[in-house]
Amino acid sequence: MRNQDIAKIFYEIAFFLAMEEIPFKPSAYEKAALSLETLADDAEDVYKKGGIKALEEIPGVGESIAEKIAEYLKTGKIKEYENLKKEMPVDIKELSAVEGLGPRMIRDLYEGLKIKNLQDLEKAAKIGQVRNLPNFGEKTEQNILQGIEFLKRTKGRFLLGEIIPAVDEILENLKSLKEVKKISPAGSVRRMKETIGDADILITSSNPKKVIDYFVSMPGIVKIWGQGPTKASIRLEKGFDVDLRVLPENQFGSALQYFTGSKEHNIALRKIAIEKGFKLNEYGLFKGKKIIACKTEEEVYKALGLSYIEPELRENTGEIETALKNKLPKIVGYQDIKGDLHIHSNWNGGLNSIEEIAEAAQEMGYEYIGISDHTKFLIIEHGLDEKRLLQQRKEIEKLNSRFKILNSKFRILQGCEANILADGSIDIKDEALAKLDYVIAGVHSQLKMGRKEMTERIIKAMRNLNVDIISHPTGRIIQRREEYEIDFDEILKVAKETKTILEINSSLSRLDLKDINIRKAVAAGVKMAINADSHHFDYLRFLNLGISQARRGWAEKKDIINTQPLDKLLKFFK
DNA sequence: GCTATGGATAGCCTAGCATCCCAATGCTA
Repeated sequence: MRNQDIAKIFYEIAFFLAMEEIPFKPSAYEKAALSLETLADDAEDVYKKGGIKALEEIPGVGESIAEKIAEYLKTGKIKEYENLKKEMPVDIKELSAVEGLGPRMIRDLYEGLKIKNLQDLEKAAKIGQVRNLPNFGEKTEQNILQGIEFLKRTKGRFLLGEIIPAVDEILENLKSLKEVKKISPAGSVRRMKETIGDADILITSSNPKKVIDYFVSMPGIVKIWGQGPTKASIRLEKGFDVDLRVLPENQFGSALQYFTGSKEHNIALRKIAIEKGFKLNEYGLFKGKKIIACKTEEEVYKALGLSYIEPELRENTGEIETALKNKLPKIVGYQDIKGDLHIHSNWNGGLNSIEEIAEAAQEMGYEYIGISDHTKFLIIEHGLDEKRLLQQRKEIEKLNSRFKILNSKFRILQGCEANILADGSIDIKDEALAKLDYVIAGVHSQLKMGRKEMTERIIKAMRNLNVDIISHPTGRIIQRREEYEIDFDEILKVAKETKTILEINSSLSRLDLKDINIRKAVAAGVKMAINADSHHFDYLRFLNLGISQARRGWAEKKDIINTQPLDKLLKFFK
């Protein structure tokens, strides 16, 4: 599947064209890129079957882009892209990752100071060259330096949501080998940390050599760091490393425990082992030379006097003490979600009709969904006004009555994602909000506010009797933007008081609330909803990332409102 | 450069905000 690679090139072409201020073309390329990213079929298959004409059937792909796809499939390159890169040899991915830097500024930095990458940029900003460029100033220079600092702190790590599909693909590939008996991801991937350094995979096999040889010859590998009789390490085209270990069958449990970590969790466990006169390592739990436990993780934890600890909890943040007392919560499961409440449809720039989304949701086994399109303040997203909300209601009612006729219990709720304006008011009239099944409200503008102001702004929204859920409550973008300045404890207090639900947004770069804040919310008795915030039904499945975040935050089924069937769910809304 | 409409051409691409420079530009949702 090379769709992602082609999409990436189109995104870069769009950026280059935007740098030259060419109108319309950038968005045409972006649209085609998005379309390829979410295309179920392999573009190569499409081309082989039906040629250029078939490629043109892909939404957003016309004659010219179809030819470029074909060119890439034939030659591995797109000439126009190569030329653009030659003309403006800048690292777009790196530079545009700095918050506040867009095409024009990156062009000006290159033309004025020959800045090609982050290193050049930091050097120039530090000696005060950037401020002297036209349209730049001291303030912008400061913002750039802060942006670079922020990037550095998170360097070399990848988003969980970027890694998981690649790891799943490798796991599936390895499973096809008959020499592979047990297989599992380990490390931070298994703990579902929000960012991942590299991926670890454990396998049991009686023929390690065969497994290793197969592993290092998989497609998509750009470098083999090392390859031995029981382990190998590779780098994928996507830029991250994967380590593989092959073990004998009976060591799987202790090895999985050891390699899942975290380091801090394991250190604490080993201390307990020593206190009990044991020794714990990747080969097992030992008393002297006698093996006490090694086959399964459960066995290892039990032998140490602990209840089983789910991988998502293993960060040495109290889980070991709690497990010693057998008091760990039964955290929410990956199959517990009954419906998704934050979904955008083509009514506001999403890609699918409500009907298509409902179909996809039913296939996923959901009992209900909530359509929550943007409202009018977000003009770029074609936000709905009061009148359009009413029209949408009619469409939803029509679909619901069809479900009733078909004797299906599946239902569509109508919500919206309204905007919390700077003064805390909502951009849709209360009468219109009251007609919806529920209301999500979120901050989408004026993100840089003082702590007191921003806290008051969100609190005012929570006190609105029509607002049920606050979307992405802290506004962070992983590796890119810090949370807003807010008094989160105060937010929790008012959420509890007003029975406002806080969202766990599963969008791969948000995961907002994050684990620590979820744990605080659980402790404060504030209810949460895990939502995908998807603009295309393919992304509904990313809800798993939100569930993992909830699990890392020790949330139980009862803390999450959309684990409940429809009749009980409705009771949570004001 | 794509799509829709009508067969070659129009339309797409907004609003608020910060910053820079004092009216305009670029970024972000």
